[in-house]
Amino acid sequence: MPDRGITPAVRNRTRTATIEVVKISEGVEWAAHCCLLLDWMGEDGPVSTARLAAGYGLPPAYLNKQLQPLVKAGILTSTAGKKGGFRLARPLGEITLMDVLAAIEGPAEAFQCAEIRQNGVWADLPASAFRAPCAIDAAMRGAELEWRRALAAQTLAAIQSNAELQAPGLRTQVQEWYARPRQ
Amino acid sequence: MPDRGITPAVRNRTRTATIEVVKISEGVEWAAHCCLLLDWMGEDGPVSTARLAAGYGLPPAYLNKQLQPLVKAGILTSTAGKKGGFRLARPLGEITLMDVLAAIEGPAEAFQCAEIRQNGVWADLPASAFRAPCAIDAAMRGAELEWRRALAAQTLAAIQSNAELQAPGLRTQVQEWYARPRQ
DNA sequence: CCTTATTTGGATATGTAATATCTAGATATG
DNA sequence: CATATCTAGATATTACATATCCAAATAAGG
Ligand code: SF4
Ligand code: SF4
Repeated sequence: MPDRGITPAVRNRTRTATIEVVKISEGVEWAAHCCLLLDWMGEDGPVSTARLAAGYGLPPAYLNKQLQPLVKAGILTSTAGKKGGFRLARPLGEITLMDVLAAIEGPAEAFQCAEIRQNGVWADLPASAFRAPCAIDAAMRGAELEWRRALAAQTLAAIQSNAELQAPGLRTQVQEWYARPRQ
Repeated sequence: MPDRGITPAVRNRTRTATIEVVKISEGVEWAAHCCLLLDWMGEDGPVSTARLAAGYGLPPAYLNKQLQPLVKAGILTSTAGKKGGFRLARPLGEITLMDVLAAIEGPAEAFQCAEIRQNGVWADLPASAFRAPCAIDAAMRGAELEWRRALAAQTLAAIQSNAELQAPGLRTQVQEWYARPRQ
């Protein structure tokens, strides 16, 4: 490409930044639901992965993998051994959606600046030019902050009461389903 | 797993929902930067993919792929043929970060409810129970709305003026870099 | 003490989407 | 006509979410 002055430097660009993205995985949804179930079922002892998975038709092995970060984050407690399982570490009113999301997705932000401004044109600029965070990055972070604030304002208790409002008798229905043996 | 009453139904769960996630890809960052460049360089005709890519050390072929949705979204205009390239379709003040993100990522939301509540325990519930949107879904959507609102409030013009504040003389520096021929 | 049911951690497999390149066709310049 | 560009599609590559499996530790019950 011998345009007037375009170096095909392109290929040796340094991948300055880390992984670019954060997605909201199914795990977040599973985790939130499991917390609600645990609140309903947790009164008589811990609930095993198998029971939780059956309640939503989820793959047990993978669900177990998703629950473990919740334990690490202090949202659940686990007990090993026969009759073991998971419990809520604190009441639903003290668990926010942000807690769940942060536990599973990690603290990374959705927008990760790759600092592409340090390549090409800007490569010649002195390092001082990059002390200040990029304007795009700042705007993205600001927006994401709003999102996190909103998630942090939502406790699972509020969500549960919403759900029970919409479908009265849900709680007993769930408890009966679990009590009823199935082959 | 013959627990007291756990069917390993698990495997035939219906993958009710679509793809789960939306990530913020590099394309968004590239696109935003390119719009800024186009504003600085676009006065004397359209700018080709090659020039834009060189400016940030990006892979030209892929950058071109990313620019095309911007054209479709009406953020850029393109002209084919020799001396062709891309232009801003409207001033930076009328392009928000949300516009760019929506053009590249599509309109999908980051959190997509997989309706796992319709499996397992809930499978027996009447369809009427699912008319109302799930409480978790609603909370997630609300938070995401905040995020979109914040992004929609940020025009590229504001970002550009921020950048110029932080690094005065950026504009002329860029224009000189592009004027200077490189082998 | 032995068996069973569980969590934990690691290894590994699978599938899908982002990233990247390539080619052929259309369009414009001169 | 030769060149430079955009467009569209096919394809390759890579990263990551999803999913399964296994070995080890832990506890309960006979
Ligand atoms: S725009 Fe901001 S985020 Fe994107 S590369 Fe430049 S500095 Fe990083
Ligand atoms: S919690 Fe809400 S979002 Fe998640 S599956 Fe149930 S309904 Fe869908």
